[in-house]
Amino acid sequence: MNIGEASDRSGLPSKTIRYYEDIGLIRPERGGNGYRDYAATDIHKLRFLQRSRGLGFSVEECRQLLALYEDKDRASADVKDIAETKLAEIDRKIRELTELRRTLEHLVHACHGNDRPDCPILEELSDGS
Amino acid sequence: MNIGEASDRSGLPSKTIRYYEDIGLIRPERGGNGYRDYAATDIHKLRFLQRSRGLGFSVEECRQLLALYEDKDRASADVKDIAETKLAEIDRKIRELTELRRTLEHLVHACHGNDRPDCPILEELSDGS
DNA sequence: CTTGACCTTCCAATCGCTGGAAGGTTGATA
DNA sequence: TATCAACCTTCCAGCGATTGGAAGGTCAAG
Repeated sequence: MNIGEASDRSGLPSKTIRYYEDIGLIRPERGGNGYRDYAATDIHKLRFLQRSRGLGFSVEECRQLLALYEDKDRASADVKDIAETKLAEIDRKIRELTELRRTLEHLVHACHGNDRPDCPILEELSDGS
Repeated sequence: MNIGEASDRSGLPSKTIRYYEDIGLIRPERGGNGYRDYAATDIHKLRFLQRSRGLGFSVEECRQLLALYEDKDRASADVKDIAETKLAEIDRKIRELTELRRTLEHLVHACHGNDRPDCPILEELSDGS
């Protein structure tokens, strides 16, 4: 499977897929013409990368998460440790985002959104009340 | 007021404050010694930037908000639009994050966490759970 | 056999800072 | 008065994670 189809199936731009190869996240086969040739497992990995990157994990974190797929010799306890650490990070991110959401929604709610110049959003941004 | 104090009062690093000047967000006076000299209104703007960046607005969005903030004739609807777009983005992120959390927690639960290499996390992830 | 849609590599730019070098200014102390 | 640390200045470089574009090779259809 060429990079274009891998892109379609994973939801990642070709550019990004090549970049992930540059930094050693995935290593597709090469055909006789030099084209990259993606297997089904590569697509799985790309999709996982797409999702976890979209959720704010750094590429280095994704590399660890990807190790969950790839490292068959790891003790399951080690895998569990990594997964639990990631889980705690996800929880923290959800909490932070939820807090952010609450603040913003409060601001949006307080604002009439009309033609008049007085705006509670700007007022709060400026004085931090 | 020198940049150090401006930094203390705004909560932004000096480096960042200089950067904001580079990209035209603020234009402090200069003293005879070449030092930047921040007025009270500058501090106000810096704090405004600090808060809105902290709420996840991009620098360009902050530029817009700041312009609206300075424009006495603005309509509050303009500000509300920006904030609502941001709110939708945050909602999307929270949804996605919650989904990944669910997946990862399921995997962590299924894993025995012992010394053996067989791990339900690896198995399930390779199926494209 | 030509077109156009693919694919390749490589180098440069983006965003929002952050670090560091090299040097000037200020204010307190020996 | 000299010195010293703690400021300040500019400039240049780099980060992470892409993204854009140039210059060129390959492939399938008409």
